[in-house]
Amino acid sequence: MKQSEIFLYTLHDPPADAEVPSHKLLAQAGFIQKLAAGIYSYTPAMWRVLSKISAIVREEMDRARPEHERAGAQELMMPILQPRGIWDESGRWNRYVQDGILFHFTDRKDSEVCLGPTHEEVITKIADCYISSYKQLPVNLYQIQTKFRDEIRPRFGLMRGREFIMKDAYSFDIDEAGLDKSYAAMDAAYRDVFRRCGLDFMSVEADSGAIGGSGSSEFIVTADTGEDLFIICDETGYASNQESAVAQVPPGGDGGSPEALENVSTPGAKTIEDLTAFFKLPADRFIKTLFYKAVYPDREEHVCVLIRGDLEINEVKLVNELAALGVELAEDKAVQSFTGAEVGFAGPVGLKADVVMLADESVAAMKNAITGANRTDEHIKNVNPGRDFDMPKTLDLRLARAGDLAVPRNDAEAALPAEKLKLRETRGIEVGHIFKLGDKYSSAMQATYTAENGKPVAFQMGCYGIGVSRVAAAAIEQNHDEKGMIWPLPIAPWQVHLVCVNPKRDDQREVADKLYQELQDAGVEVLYDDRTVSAGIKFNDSDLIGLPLRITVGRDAAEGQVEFSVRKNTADKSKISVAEAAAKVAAAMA
RNA sequence: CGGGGUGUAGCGCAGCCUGGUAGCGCAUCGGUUUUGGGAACCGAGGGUCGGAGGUUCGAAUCCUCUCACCCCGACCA
Repeated sequence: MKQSEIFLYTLHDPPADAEVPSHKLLAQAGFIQKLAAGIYSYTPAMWRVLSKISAIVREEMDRARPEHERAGAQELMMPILQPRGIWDESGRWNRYVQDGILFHFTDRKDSEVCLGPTHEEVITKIADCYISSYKQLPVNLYQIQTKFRDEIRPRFGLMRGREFIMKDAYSFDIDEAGLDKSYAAMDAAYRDVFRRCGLDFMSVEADSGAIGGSGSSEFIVTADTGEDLFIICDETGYASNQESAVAQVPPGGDGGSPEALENVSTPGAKTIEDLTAFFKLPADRFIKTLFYKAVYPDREEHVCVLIRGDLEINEVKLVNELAALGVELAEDKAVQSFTGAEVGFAGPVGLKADVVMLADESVAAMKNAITGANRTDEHIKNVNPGRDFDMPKTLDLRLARAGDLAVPRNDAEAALPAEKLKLRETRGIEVGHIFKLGDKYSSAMQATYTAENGKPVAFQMGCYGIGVSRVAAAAIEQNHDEKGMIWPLPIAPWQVHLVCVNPKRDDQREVADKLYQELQDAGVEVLYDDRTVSAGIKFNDSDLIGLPLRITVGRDAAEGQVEFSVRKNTADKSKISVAEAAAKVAAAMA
């Protein structure tokens, strides 16, 4: 492709509204253009990237995986525009509307429709229609399509759009054992996809969130600008989204052999920070008593949650435990009515409030703890769980943090010294997510097949997503420098940037033209900068666009010499003959 | 939705406080000279100053409302 002819226009400066590198560079290089918040056009160069990613995804989806006893998935295409009815069947319409995530409106007949944010409902209908016998299973179907989500806060360019390209696959199996195989096959496929895209990624345990289901893992591209925090253990390989991460209870909370309760006047000391200063004791000696409002489809309920003072509640774990749509801290007024005191003085001892109480595991072992007295400006010392209040249901409700110790998953891990189990935090971008849905949707929508015994059975489903446009952004987040993008070879819009410094000179132009033809004949994708602009512009554009390989035809063209360089290491330039150039490219691409 | 910020030419910005001819750099168009890291000179085009209302002889500037966009928190590929 000749640069003088292609629709690709770089900007001198990145747009002011771009924040993260991928957004800045993609916009500056003229790869994407914003139409509105979270809505972008992809110019031809960007479309080449997206097409390459899609091609890799298709190959890996279609590939049979006999090691997991699974044939390849099959591509189909489902409607973007979806009627409300199927969303009522699955029970998701109200929730998605309430969350505001759904783009929905009414048609001319006043029927409600939405733009598909995901396709569990549609695919379940398809399966229900065509699959009637266990003999037809397993099945795996996928599509690559634009998805629509009215994100609460679209941001970071392609990283979180309101409209984005996604590959979504759905598997149907006879039973859980079958689902496990389909899931394992997709897990393998995902690893192959991201590896082939040239990304540095990892797989982590994840919360299954709004999609629901029993198990899920996320595929994460590590990058400092990632929106999510992950907890990992280098020694054991444990890795999880912080939302679902588990860790051992950190040591602490032991105040010695139990002593008698004692009321203490603590005027104005409302926070753990205030209290540690007042009592001159570390935060782990206090019990935090929190009131949450849990939101359900049909009601709201309050719960009281206890946790050691130095730890924090993981609200995702709380939501999952309560099977609620969401939780938020209760309003001050509610807390006052439960405790009879100002906010900041709640405690489990003598709490009269008629609410469900839960406790994090960290509370159980505490001795001589300090809690609120349920009277304003007063706390109680020497509180011992079990003695001074009934221990409620005890769960893991903690937010796992860097420095905590991983929970051993087997004897070998249990035998490791504590130091080896230490967890650390890292940031990353979620580019893929796979879920075991089980019969969540098939049961709700009464989608069944006839089993060997003649009885109808709900499908065991899995669903599997890859953010195709996000993969492109993540590749740039992970691969760029101060001059521009650095595309991994497999997803680069072109493999070689052939830069003719001064095409007005016959010697240069002739050498470049010839190389352009030869490389193309050899099957190499070449962007040929044949423009008559200054060398500086060409080099800066070339660095910005970031094709993996570059051949510069310049002042030594008359002697048959050109320059070869790799974008990843621009400083390393070698002067070689025209004949060698093609061989260099072939070698770099191998 | 809560908090903070920004809207002036395709992109980046100044002008606003203290009202009085709408500007600068880059980009674009024509011309001459240039050509290995964003060239020089000459000339030209391009604007409902986000929108509406108000104050005023006069509003980019002051006031009110509104829309859009960005950043920080709750959602997700």
